[in-house]
Amino acid sequence: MNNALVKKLEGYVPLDAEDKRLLDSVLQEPRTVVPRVDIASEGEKPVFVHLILDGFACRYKFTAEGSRQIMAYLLPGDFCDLHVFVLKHMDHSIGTISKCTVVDIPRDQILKLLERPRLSLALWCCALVDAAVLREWLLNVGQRHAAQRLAHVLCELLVRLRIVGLADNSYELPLTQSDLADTIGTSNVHLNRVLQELRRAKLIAWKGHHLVILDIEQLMKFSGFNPNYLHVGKDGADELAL
Amino acid sequence: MNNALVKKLEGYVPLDAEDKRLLDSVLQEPRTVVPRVDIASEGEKPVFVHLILDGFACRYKFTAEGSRQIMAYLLPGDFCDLHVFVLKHMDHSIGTISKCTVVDIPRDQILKLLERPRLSLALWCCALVDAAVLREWLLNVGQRHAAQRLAHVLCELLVRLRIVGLADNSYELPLTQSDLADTIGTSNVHLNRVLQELRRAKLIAWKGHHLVILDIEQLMKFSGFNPNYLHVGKDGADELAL
DNA sequence: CGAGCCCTTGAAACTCGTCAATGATCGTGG
DNA sequence: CCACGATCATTGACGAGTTTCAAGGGCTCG
Repeated sequence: MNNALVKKLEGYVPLDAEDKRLLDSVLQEPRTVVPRVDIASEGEKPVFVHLILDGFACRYKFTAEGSRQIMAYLLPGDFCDLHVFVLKHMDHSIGTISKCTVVDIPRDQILKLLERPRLSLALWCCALVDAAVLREWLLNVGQRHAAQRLAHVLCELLVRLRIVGLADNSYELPLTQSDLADTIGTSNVHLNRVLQELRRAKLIAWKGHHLVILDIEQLMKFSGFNPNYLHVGKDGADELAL
Repeated sequence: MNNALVKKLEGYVPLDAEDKRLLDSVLQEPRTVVPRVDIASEGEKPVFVHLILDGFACRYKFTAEGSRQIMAYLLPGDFCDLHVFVLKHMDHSIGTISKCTVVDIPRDQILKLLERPRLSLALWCCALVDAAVLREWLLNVGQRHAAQRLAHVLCELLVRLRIVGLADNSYELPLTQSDLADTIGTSNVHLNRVLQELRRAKLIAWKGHHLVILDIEQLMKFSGFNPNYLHVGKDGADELAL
């Protein structure tokens, strides 16, 4: 299971045996979390860094008026809140979407990992790639039309799920249309309409929770998707400088 | 000058004399950059991490169709691209808005700073706060109306400029309306209209490049602004766990 | 003084949100 | 196993928010 994380980190920085032993020691007690439940909530004092081993989670936040913005999807191998282990309060929440397997890593364990130079760099990479994804989402929501935004999100999920071996030309997508609407900043009604637009254009098919990408070429072109911002090459490593 | 950076970092983590000496040694050769010029460009191999000592810069990116999204404003004391020192290619550009004083820090100097535990944590804080700001921008652009979005950005700039002593109830804002439009994801025409809305409501006054916040209470309430996400307390320190 | 950029304004078209109602799907308990 | 309720998806009509196009006015700098 933890191979997902080790594989991801080694995609960034080669690790030695002691690095891996240390990582392993941190992933000892995974637990299962039911769907649609918070793993961490806004305002809390962060005690643990959470790592997703299996399942689909998201990072989100509400406005004062009560509308929700999803700010990241968290897939197997992803840290949920590495970015917040130094901060006093969570400025957003983490919630499961499907059933998840999660590890809670105490803050001081993370500090111990950071003492090892290669692990430290690998964790930097995680944080920096997360930020890169966030920037692309801002561009997406700020500058593209709803149909392009939706297509872009679906492209990103395809690429990221492929990296962890959970997609080929299709994948399980446990999201509701309202989730997607809150991701790209539209109403759920409008999301439904642009979704049908993509279906009519024979770019995707989506039924149950199974999404099929019918024409990835066109879908990428239509949405302006360019995977560079994910900083992962074909073999999962060659886009990093280290 | 470099006091701005030291002060900011010490707001996160107390530094010892050797830490400060090391920081100082890194800020030796500032240079001046004229307005409206790129400091770093998308696609480039990043060689330096850039630090703003004085002036106003921004992080931005274009879509394939040619529309621009501004993804961050960079103020004195801010690292422009700390987040990218481990990546092979810039996935966005950094450009000046006003005349800027900048220091170029070689990548291996940054690695040297990271070897010192306290400096390493301080730099983590910088990166993580940047990401927190980015998340708030995504919420802003995704969920709020144009007038609220604009008001929110103006609130954030007020708070951040106050921290570095460049604002009281007003500040110099060298942006054009098109810059602001590309920040909140509207057309410049519409930005102009919502700007006048804020003026009519007596929330702000903006003439030349001088912005006056007439009613900060109302402006914050109107935009849903809550400074928590900046992770800075009244004394600039008490919101961090270290 | 002129050129260029920036700001401002109006009108028309379009994207998208809201409201409301109907239909489909799924999990659960009877 | 079916019925039920709840959640989710879909559709239509209308209105609000926003974009685009186009033109005019103001400011600044050489």
